[in-house]
Amino acid sequence: MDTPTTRVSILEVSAELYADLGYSAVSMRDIAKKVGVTPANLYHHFKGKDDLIREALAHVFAEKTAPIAALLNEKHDEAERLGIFIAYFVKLLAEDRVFFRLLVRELVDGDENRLGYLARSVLERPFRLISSLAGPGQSEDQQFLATVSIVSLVLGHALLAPLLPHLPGGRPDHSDASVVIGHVTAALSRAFHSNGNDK
Amino acid sequence: MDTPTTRVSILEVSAELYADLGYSAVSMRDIAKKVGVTPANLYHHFKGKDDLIREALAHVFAEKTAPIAALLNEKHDEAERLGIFIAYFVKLLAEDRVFFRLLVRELVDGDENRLGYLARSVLERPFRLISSLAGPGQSEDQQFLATVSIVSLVLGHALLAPLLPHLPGGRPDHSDASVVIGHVTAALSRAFHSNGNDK
DNA sequence: GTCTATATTCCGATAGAC
DNA sequence: GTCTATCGGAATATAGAC
Repeated sequence: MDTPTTRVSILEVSAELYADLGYSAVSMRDIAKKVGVTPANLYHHFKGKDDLIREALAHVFAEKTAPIAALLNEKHDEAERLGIFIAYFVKLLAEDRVFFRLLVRELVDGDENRLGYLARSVLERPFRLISSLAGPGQSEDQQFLATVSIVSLVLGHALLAPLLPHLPGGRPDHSDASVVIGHVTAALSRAFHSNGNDK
Repeated sequence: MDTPTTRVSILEVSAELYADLGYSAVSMRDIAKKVGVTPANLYHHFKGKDDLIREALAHVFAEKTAPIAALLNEKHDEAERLGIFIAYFVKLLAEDRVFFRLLVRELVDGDENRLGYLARSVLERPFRLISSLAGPGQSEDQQFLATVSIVSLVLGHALLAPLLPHLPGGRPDHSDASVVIGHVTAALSRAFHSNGNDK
Protein backbone atom coordinates (compact mmCIF):
# COMPACT_ATOMS: atom_id res chain seq x y z
CA MET A 1 0.00 0.00 0.00
CA ASP A 2 2.75 2.45 0.92
CA THR A 3 5.03 2.28 -2.10
CA PRO A 4 3.43 -0.07 -4.56
CA THR A 5 5.77 -0.07 -7.49
CA THR A 6 9.06 -1.51 -6.33
CA ARG A 7 7.70 -3.66 -3.56
CA VAL A 8 5.05 -5.29 -5.73
CA SER A 9 7.52 -5.77 -8.56
CA ILE A 10 9.80 -7.59 -6.17
CA LEU A 11 6.93 -9.78 -4.99
CA GLU A 12 5.85 -10.74 -8.48
CA VAL A 13 9.34 -11.45 -9.74
CA SER A 14 10.08 -13.47 -6.63
CA ALA A 15 6.94 -15.56 -7.05
CA GLU A 16 7.77 -16.27 -10.66
CA LEU A 17 11.37 -17.27 -10.04
CA TYR A 18 10.48 -19.27 -6.96
CA ALA A 19 7.74 -21.11 -8.86
CA ASP A 20 10.20 -22.01 -11.60
CA LEU A 21 13.30 -22.85 -9.60
CA GLY A 22 12.32 -23.63 -6.03
CA TYR A 23 13.46 -21.96 -2.85
CA SER A 24 17.14 -22.79 -2.77
CA ALA A 25 17.75 -22.35 -6.48
CA VAL A 26 16.50 -18.78 -6.62
CA SER A 27 18.91 -16.23 -5.25
CA MET A 28 18.42 -12.73 -4.01
CA ARG A 29 20.82 -11.67 -6.74
CA ASP A 30 18.61 -13.26 -9.41
CA ILE A 31 15.52 -11.53 -8.09
CA ALA A 32 17.23 -8.16 -7.80
CA LYS A 33 18.65 -8.41 -11.29
CA LYS A 34 15.29 -9.26 -12.85
CA VAL A 35 13.53 -6.48 -10.95
CA GLY A 36 16.23 -4.00 -11.88
CA VAL A 37 17.48 -3.10 -8.42
CA THR A 38 20.46 -4.09 -6.33
CA PRO A 39 20.37 -7.03 -3.90
CA ALA A 40 20.77 -4.69 -0.96
CA ASN A 41 17.53 -3.03 -1.90
CA LEU A 42 15.60 -6.22 -1.31
CA TYR A 43 16.67 -6.09 2.33
CA HIS A 44 15.18 -2.67 2.68
CA HIS A 45 11.73 -3.99 1.71
CA PHE A 46 11.95 -7.41 3.33
CA LYS A 47 13.71 -8.88 6.32
CA GLY A 48 15.38 -11.61 4.32
CA LYS A 49 14.88 -14.34 1.76
CA ASP A 50 12.51 -16.33 3.93
CA ASP A 51 10.30 -13.34 4.53
CA LEU A 52 10.38 -12.33 0.87
CA ILE A 53 9.34 -15.72 -0.50
CA ARG A 54 6.64 -16.08 2.11
CA GLU A 55 5.15 -12.73 1.19
CA ALA A 56 5.43 -13.43 -2.51
CA LEU A 57 3.46 -16.61 -1.97
CA ALA A 58 0.78 -14.82 0.00
CA HIS A 59 0.60 -12.14 -2.69
CA VAL A 60 -0.07 -14.60 -5.51
CA PHE A 61 -2.48 -16.72 -3.52
CA ALA A 62 -4.47 -13.72 -2.41
CA GLU A 63 -4.61 -12.49 -5.98
CA LYS A 64 -5.87 -15.79 -7.36
CA THR A 65 -8.24 -16.56 -4.52
CA ALA A 66 -10.39 -13.45 -4.83
CA PRO A 67 -12.10 -14.53 -8.06
CA ILE A 68 -13.02 -17.86 -6.47
CA ALA A 69 -14.77 -16.15 -3.60
CA ALA A 70 -16.61 -13.90 -6.03
CA LEU A 71 -17.51 -16.92 -8.11
CA LEU A 72 -19.03 -18.73 -5.18
CA ASN A 73 -21.16 -15.75 -4.24
CA GLU A 74 -22.99 -15.73 -7.54
CA LYS A 75 -26.49 -17.11 -7.58
CA HIS A 76 -26.61 -20.37 -9.42
CA ASP A 77 -28.06 -23.81 -9.21
CA GLU A 78 -25.85 -25.90 -6.95
CA ALA A 79 -24.83 -28.47 -9.55
CA GLU A 80 -24.17 -25.58 -11.89
CA ARG A 81 -21.90 -23.92 -9.35
CA LEU A 82 -19.80 -27.04 -9.06
CA GLY A 83 -19.32 -27.04 -12.83
CA ILE A 84 -18.41 -23.38 -12.79
CA PHE A 85 -15.85 -23.89 -10.07
CA ILE A 86 -14.29 -26.86 -11.83
CA ALA A 87 -14.02 -24.92 -15.05
CA TYR A 88 -12.35 -22.02 -13.25
CA PHE A 89 -10.00 -24.27 -11.33
CA VAL A 90 -8.93 -26.24 -14.39
CA LYS A 91 -8.30 -23.08 -16.37
CA LEU A 92 -6.40 -21.50 -13.50
CA LEU A 93 -4.04 -24.46 -13.17
CA ALA A 94 -3.63 -24.81 -16.92
CA GLU A 95 -3.03 -21.17 -17.74
CA ASP A 96 -1.29 -19.80 -14.67
CA ARG A 97 1.94 -21.76 -14.50
CA VAL A 98 3.20 -19.70 -11.57
CA PHE A 99 0.17 -20.33 -9.38
CA PHE A 100 0.10 -24.01 -10.23
CA ARG A 101 3.74 -24.56 -9.41
CA LEU A 102 3.51 -22.55 -6.21
CA LEU A 103 0.58 -24.69 -5.13
CA VAL A 104 2.35 -27.97 -5.80
CA ARG A 105 5.56 -26.77 -4.18
CA GLU A 106 3.66 -25.90 -1.03
CA LEU A 107 1.94 -29.28 -1.00
CA VAL A 108 5.26 -31.07 -1.36
CA ASP A 109 7.60 -28.90 0.69
CA GLY A 110 5.37 -26.87 2.96
CA ASP A 111 5.62 -27.32 6.71
CA GLU A 112 2.61 -27.38 9.01
CA ASN A 113 2.39 -23.61 9.29
CA ARG A 114 2.46 -23.02 5.55
CA LEU A 115 -0.01 -25.82 4.85
CA GLY A 116 -2.33 -24.33 7.42
CA TYR A 117 -2.08 -20.97 5.73
CA LEU A 118 -2.65 -22.54 2.32
CA ALA A 119 -5.74 -24.33 3.58
CA ARG A 120 -7.19 -21.20 5.13
CA SER A 121 -6.36 -18.77 2.37
CA VAL A 122 -7.00 -20.74 -0.78
CA LEU A 123 -8.68 -24.08 -0.35
CA GLU A 124 -11.08 -23.84 2.56
CA ARG A 125 -13.84 -21.94 0.79
CA PRO A 126 -14.00 -24.00 -2.38
CA PHE A 127 -13.60 -27.09 -0.25
CA ARG A 128 -16.74 -26.27 1.70
CA LEU A 129 -18.70 -25.66 -1.47
CA ILE A 130 -17.64 -28.89 -3.11
CA SER A 131 -18.31 -30.82 0.06
CA SER A 132 -21.89 -29.68 0.10
CA LEU A 133 -22.31 -30.81 -3.49
CA ALA A 134 -20.38 -34.06 -3.40
CA GLY A 135 -22.66 -36.93 -2.52
CA PRO A 136 -25.32 -35.05 -0.56
CA GLY A 137 -26.91 -38.19 0.84
CA GLN A 138 -23.73 -39.66 2.22
CA SER A 139 -21.84 -39.63 5.48
CA GLU A 140 -19.59 -36.76 6.41
CA ASP A 141 -16.51 -38.87 5.79
CA GLN A 142 -17.70 -39.93 2.37
CA GLN A 143 -18.41 -36.34 1.44
CA PHE A 144 -14.95 -35.35 2.58
CA LEU A 145 -13.28 -38.10 0.57
CA ALA A 146 -15.35 -37.26 -2.48
CA THR A 147 -14.23 -33.65 -2.22
CA VAL A 148 -10.59 -34.69 -2.00
CA SER A 149 -11.14 -36.81 -5.08
CA ILE A 150 -12.58 -33.90 -7.03
CA VAL A 151 -9.62 -31.69 -6.22
CA SER A 152 -7.31 -34.62 -6.94
CA LEU A 153 -8.75 -35.06 -10.40
CA VAL A 154 -8.22 -31.45 -11.39
CA LEU A 155 -4.81 -31.23 -9.75
CA GLY A 156 -3.69 -34.56 -11.16
CA HIS A 157 -4.59 -33.69 -14.73
CA ALA A 158 -2.55 -30.50 -14.41
CA LEU A 159 0.36 -32.32 -12.79
CA LEU A 160 0.44 -35.09 -15.38
CA ALA A 161 -0.01 -32.76 -18.35
CA PRO A 162 3.68 -32.48 -19.28
CA LEU A 163 3.96 -36.26 -19.12
CA LEU A 164 1.09 -37.11 -21.46
CA PRO A 165 2.94 -36.65 -24.77
CA HIS A 166 5.41 -39.26 -23.58
CA LEU A 167 2.77 -41.90 -22.86
CA PRO A 168 1.32 -44.33 -25.41
CA GLY A 169 -1.59 -42.68 -27.19
CA GLY A 170 -1.00 -39.36 -25.47
CA ARG A 171 -1.21 -36.00 -27.16
CA PRO A 172 -0.63 -32.49 -25.76
CA ASP A 173 -4.25 -31.54 -26.42
CA HIS A 174 -5.34 -34.13 -23.88
CA SER A 175 -4.45 -31.43 -21.38
CA ASP A 176 -6.42 -28.65 -23.05
CA ALA A 177 -8.63 -26.94 -20.52
CA SER A 178 -11.81 -27.61 -22.49
CA VAL A 179 -11.01 -31.32 -22.83
CA VAL A 180 -10.17 -31.74 -19.16
CA ILE A 181 -13.22 -29.80 -18.04
CA GLY A 182 -15.55 -31.93 -20.14
CA HIS A 183 -13.98 -35.17 -19.07
CA VAL A 184 -13.74 -34.38 -15.36
CA THR A 185 -17.24 -32.97 -15.18
CA ALA A 186 -18.71 -36.04 -16.83
CA ALA A 187 -16.70 -38.42 -14.69
CA LEU A 188 -17.70 -36.64 -11.51
CA SER A 189 -21.37 -36.64 -12.32
CA ARG A 190 -21.15 -40.41 -12.69
CA ALA A 191 -18.92 -41.02 -9.68
CA PHE A 192 -20.23 -38.72 -6.99
CA HIS A 193 -23.49 -37.20 -8.05
CA SER A 194 -25.50 -40.36 -8.41
CA ASN A 195 -27.21 -41.92 -5.41
CA GLY A 196 -24.58 -44.62 -5.09
CA ASN A 197 -23.32 -45.86 -1.77
CA ASP A 198 -19.57 -45.76 -1.36
CA LYS A 199 -18.20 -48.93 0.18
CA MET B 1 22.12 -59.23 -0.23
CA ASP B 2 25.79 -58.72 0.51
CA THR B 3 27.43 -55.68 1.97
CA PRO B 4 26.25 -52.65 0.08
CA THR B 5 28.95 -51.04 -1.95
CA THR B 6 29.84 -47.45 -1.32
CA ARG B 7 28.36 -46.56 -4.66
CA VAL B 8 24.93 -47.93 -3.78
CA SER B 9 25.02 -46.27 -0.37
CA ILE B 10 25.71 -42.98 -2.06
CA LEU B 11 22.81 -43.52 -4.45
CA GLU B 12 20.34 -44.31 -1.69
CA VAL B 13 21.40 -41.45 0.55
CA SER B 14 21.30 -39.08 -2.40
CA ALA B 15 17.79 -40.16 -3.36
CA GLU B 16 16.58 -39.68 0.19
CA LEU B 17 18.09 -36.25 0.65
CA TYR B 18 17.06 -35.10 -2.82
CA ALA B 19 13.49 -36.30 -2.22
CA ASP B 20 13.37 -34.32 1.02
CA LEU B 21 15.15 -31.13 0.03
CA GLY B 22 15.14 -30.80 -3.74
CA TYR B 23 18.07 -30.47 -6.10
CA SER B 24 19.62 -27.18 -5.05
CA ALA B 25 19.09 -27.61 -1.33
CA VAL B 26 20.97 -30.88 -1.06
CA SER B 27 24.72 -30.46 -1.12
CA MET B 28 27.51 -32.86 -1.92
CA ARG B 29 28.74 -32.18 1.60
CA ASP B 30 25.41 -33.31 3.08
CA ILE B 31 25.41 -36.50 1.07
CA ALA B 32 29.01 -37.31 1.86
CA LYS B 33 28.48 -36.68 5.55
CA LYS B 34 25.44 -38.93 5.76
CA VAL B 35 27.15 -41.70 3.80
CA GLY B 36 30.27 -41.41 5.93
CA VAL B 37 32.78 -40.45 3.27
CA THR B 38 34.39 -37.23 2.16
CA PRO B 39 32.92 -35.02 -0.56
CA ALA B 40 35.88 -35.72 -2.81
CA ASN B 41 34.97 -39.39 -2.77
CA LEU B 42 31.66 -38.69 -4.45
CA TYR B 43 33.54 -37.33 -7.45
CA HIS B 44 35.39 -40.60 -7.76
CA HIS B 45 32.10 -42.51 -8.22
CA PHE B 46 30.19 -39.89 -10.17
CA LYS B 47 31.04 -37.13 -12.58
CA GLY B 48 29.28 -34.47 -10.57
CA LYS B 49 26.12 -33.52 -8.76
CA ASP B 50 23.97 -33.66 -11.86
CA ASP B 51 25.13 -37.13 -12.71
CA LEU B 52 24.75 -38.33 -9.13
CA ILE B 53 21.18 -37.16 -8.69
CA ARG B 54 20.17 -38.53 -12.07
CA GLU B 55 21.56 -41.94 -11.23
CA ALA B 56 20.00 -41.90 -7.78
CA LEU B 57 16.64 -41.24 -9.38
CA ALA B 58 17.07 -44.08 -11.85
CA HIS B 59 18.13 -46.37 -9.02
CA VAL B 60 15.00 -45.76 -6.96
CA PHE B 61 12.63 -45.88 -9.91
CA ALA B 62 14.09 -49.14 -11.15
CA GLU B 63 13.78 -50.59 -7.68
CA LYS B 64 10.14 -49.64 -7.29
CA THR B 65 9.10 -50.47 -10.83
CA ALA B 66 10.06 -54.14 -10.75
CA PRO B 67 7.21 -55.19 -8.40
CA ILE B 68 4.69 -53.48 -10.66
CA ALA B 69 5.84 -55.44 -13.67
CA ALA B 70 5.65 -58.65 -11.66
CA LEU B 71 2.21 -57.67 -10.45
CA LEU B 72 0.94 -57.17 -13.97
CA ASN B 73 2.20 -60.57 -15.06
CA GLU B 74 0.09 -62.45 -12.54
CA LYS B 75 -2.99 -64.17 -13.82
CA HIS B 76 -6.08 -62.44 -12.63
CA ASP B 77 -9.43 -61.28 -13.81
CA GLU B 78 -9.03 -57.95 -15.51
CA ALA B 79 -11.20 -55.95 -13.13
CA GLU B 80 -9.38 -57.67 -10.30
CA ARG B 81 -6.01 -56.66 -11.69
CA LEU B 82 -7.02 -53.02 -11.75
CA GLY B 83 -7.96 -53.22 -8.09
CA ILE B 84 -4.68 -54.92 -7.27
CA PHE B 85 -2.69 -52.26 -9.08
CA ILE B 86 -4.55 -49.44 -7.38
CA ALA B 87 -3.97 -50.99 -3.98
CA TYR B 88 -0.28 -51.36 -4.72
CA PHE B 89 0.04 -47.84 -6.09
CA VAL B 90 -1.79 -46.24 -3.17
CA LYS B 91 0.31 -48.13 -0.66
CA LEU B 92 3.51 -47.30 -2.49
CA LEU B 93 2.80 -43.57 -2.48
CA ALA B 94 1.58 -43.61 1.12
CA GLU B 95 4.39 -45.66 2.60
CA ASP B 96 7.40 -44.77 0.47
CA ARG B 97 7.86 -41.08 1.06
CA VAL B 98 11.06 -41.01 -0.96
CA PHE B 99 9.53 -42.52 -4.08
CA PHE B 100 6.47 -40.32 -3.86
CA ARG B 101 8.43 -37.13 -3.52
CA LEU B 102 10.84 -38.07 -6.28
CA LEU B 103 7.88 -38.72 -8.55
CA VAL B 104 6.24 -35.38 -7.84
CA ARG B 105 9.52 -33.50 -8.13
CA GLU B 106 10.08 -34.97 -11.56
CA LEU B 107 6.56 -34.08 -12.66
CA VAL B 108 7.04 -30.49 -11.52
CA ASP B 109 10.68 -29.83 -12.34
CA GLY B 110 11.64 -32.45 -14.89
CA ASP B 111 12.62 -31.40 -18.37
CA GLU B 112 11.58 -33.25 -21.49
CA ASN B 113 14.37 -35.79 -21.26
CA ARG B 114 13.65 -36.71 -17.67
CA LEU B 115 9.89 -36.87 -18.23
CA GLY B 116 10.49 -39.17 -21.17
CA TYR B 117 12.62 -41.41 -19.01
CA LEU B 118 10.02 -41.36 -16.24
CA ALA B 119 7.29 -42.31 -18.68
CA ARG B 120 9.27 -45.17 -20.15
CA SER B 121 10.71 -46.58 -16.95
CA VAL B 122 7.87 -46.28 -14.49
CA LEU B 123 4.55 -45.28 -15.92
CA GLU B 124 4.21 -46.78 -19.37
CA ARG B 125 3.46 -50.35 -18.34
CA PRO B 126 0.84 -49.62 -15.70
CA PHE B 127 -0.58 -46.99 -18.01
CA ARG B 128 -1.17 -49.57 -20.73
CA LEU B 129 -2.88 -51.92 -18.30
CA ILE B 130 -5.19 -49.30 -16.90
CA SER B 131 -6.02 -48.04 -20.37
CA SER B 132 -7.24 -51.46 -21.38
CA LEU B 133 -9.47 -51.60 -18.32
CA ALA B 134 -10.75 -48.05 -18.27
CA GLY B 135 -13.95 -47.77 -20.23
CA PRO B 136 -13.47 -50.68 -22.66
CA GLY B 137 -16.28 -49.62 -24.95
CA GLN B 138 -15.11 -46.07 -25.44
CA SER B 139 -12.96 -44.18 -27.87
CA GLU B 140 -9.21 -44.21 -27.59
CA ASP B 141 -9.18 -40.63 -26.35
CA GLN B 142 -11.77 -41.37 -23.68
CA GLN B 143 -9.77 -44.36 -22.52
CA PHE B 144 -6.68 -42.23 -22.34
CA LEU B 145 -8.39 -39.52 -20.33
CA ALA B 146 -9.94 -42.07 -18.00
CA THR B 147 -6.50 -43.53 -17.35
CA VAL B 148 -5.10 -40.12 -16.54
CA SER B 149 -7.99 -39.61 -14.15
CA ILE B 150 -7.27 -42.88 -12.36
CA VAL B 151 -3.63 -41.97 -11.84
CA SER B 152 -4.71 -38.46 -10.86
CA LEU B 153 -6.98 -39.78 -8.16
CA VAL B 154 -4.29 -41.85 -6.51
CA LEU B 155 -1.62 -39.22 -6.92
CA GLY B 156 -3.92 -36.43 -5.74
CA HIS B 157 -4.92 -38.21 -2.56
CA ALA B 158 -1.25 -38.69 -1.73
CA LEU B 159 -0.40 -35.10 -2.60
CA LEU B 160 -3.24 -33.63 -0.58
CA ALA B 161 -2.71 -35.92 2.42
CA PRO B 162 -0.67 -33.47 4.53
CA LEU B 163 -3.28 -30.79 3.88
CA LEU B 164 -6.34 -32.75 5.02
CA PRO B 165 -5.98 -32.15 8.77
CA HIS B 166 -6.11 -28.41 8.06
CA LEU B 167 -9.39 -28.61 6.14
CA PRO B 168 -12.86 -28.50 7.70
CA GLY B 169 -13.90 -32.02 8.69
CA GLY B 170 -10.52 -33.48 7.78
CA ARG B 171 -8.68 -36.06 9.79
CA PRO B 172 -5.26 -37.67 9.21
CA ASP B 173 -6.86 -41.09 8.79
CA HIS B 174 -8.63 -39.84 5.68
CA SER B 175 -5.28 -40.56 4.05
CA ASP B 176 -4.90 -44.08 5.39
CA ALA B 177 -4.09 -46.45 2.58
CA SER B 178 -7.08 -48.69 3.29
CA VAL B 179 -9.48 -45.75 3.32
CA VAL B 180 -8.12 -44.29 0.08
CA ILE B 181 -8.11 -47.67 -1.65
CA GLY B 182 -11.73 -48.34 -0.73
CA HIS B 183 -12.87 -44.89 -1.72
CA VAL B 184 -10.97 -44.67 -5.00
CA THR B 185 -11.90 -48.17 -6.08
CA ALA B 186 -15.58 -47.54 -5.47
CA ALA B 187 -15.50 -44.16 -7.19
CA LEU B 188 -13.73 -45.59 -10.22
CA SER B 189 -16.14 -48.45 -10.64
CA ARG B 190 -18.93 -45.92 -10.79
CA ALA B 191 -17.15 -43.40 -12.99
CA PHE B 192 -15.29 -45.47 -15.54
CA HIS B 193 -16.31 -49.08 -15.34
CA SER B 194 -19.98 -48.68 -16.04
CA ASN B 195 -21.22 -48.59 -19.61
CA GLY B 196 -21.65 -44.86 -19.52
CA ASN B 197 -20.77 -42.61 -22.40
CA ASP B 198 -18.51 -39.71 -21.52
CA LYS B 199 -19.96 -36.44 -22.74
C1' DG C 1 39.09 -46.23 -3.37
C1' DT C 2 39.52 -42.85 0.09
C1' DC C 3 41.68 -39.24 1.94
C1' DT C 4 43.63 -33.91 2.83
C1' DA C 5 43.88 -29.55 1.06
C1' DT C 6 42.43 -26.04 -1.74
C1' DA C 7 40.77 -23.26 -5.84
C1' DT C 8 36.93 -20.63 -7.31
C1' DT C 9 32.52 -19.10 -7.41
C1' DC C 10 28.29 -17.88 -5.43
C1' DC C 11 25.37 -17.29 -1.49
C1' DG C 12 22.64 -14.34 2.19
C1' DA C 13 23.20 -10.46 4.65
C1' DT C 14 25.07 -5.82 6.53
C1' DA C 15 27.25 -1.01 6.84
C1' DG C 16 27.07 3.29 5.42
C1' DA C 17 27.07 7.05 1.65
C1' DC C 18 23.72 9.63 -1.02
C1' DG D 1 14.77 4.24 -1.20
C1' DT D 2 18.50 3.01 -3.63
C1' DC D 3 23.06 2.60 -4.12
C1' DT D 4 28.47 0.78 -3.57
C1' DA D 5 31.33 -2.17 -1.23
C1' DT D 6 32.18 -6.01 1.33
C1' DC D 7 32.08 -9.70 4.98
C1' DG D 8 31.88 -14.54 6.33
C1' DG D 9 30.49 -18.77 4.96
C1' DA D 10 29.15 -22.56 1.97
C1' DA D 11 28.75 -24.34 -2.63
C1' DT D 12 30.83 -27.45 -6.54
C1' DA D 13 34.74 -29.28 -8.08
C1' DT D 14 39.83 -30.51 -8.61
C1' DA D 15 44.83 -31.97 -7.50
C1' DG D 16 47.47 -35.13 -5.64
C1' DA D 17 49.11 -38.19 -1.56
C1' DC D 18 48.28 -42.83 0.30
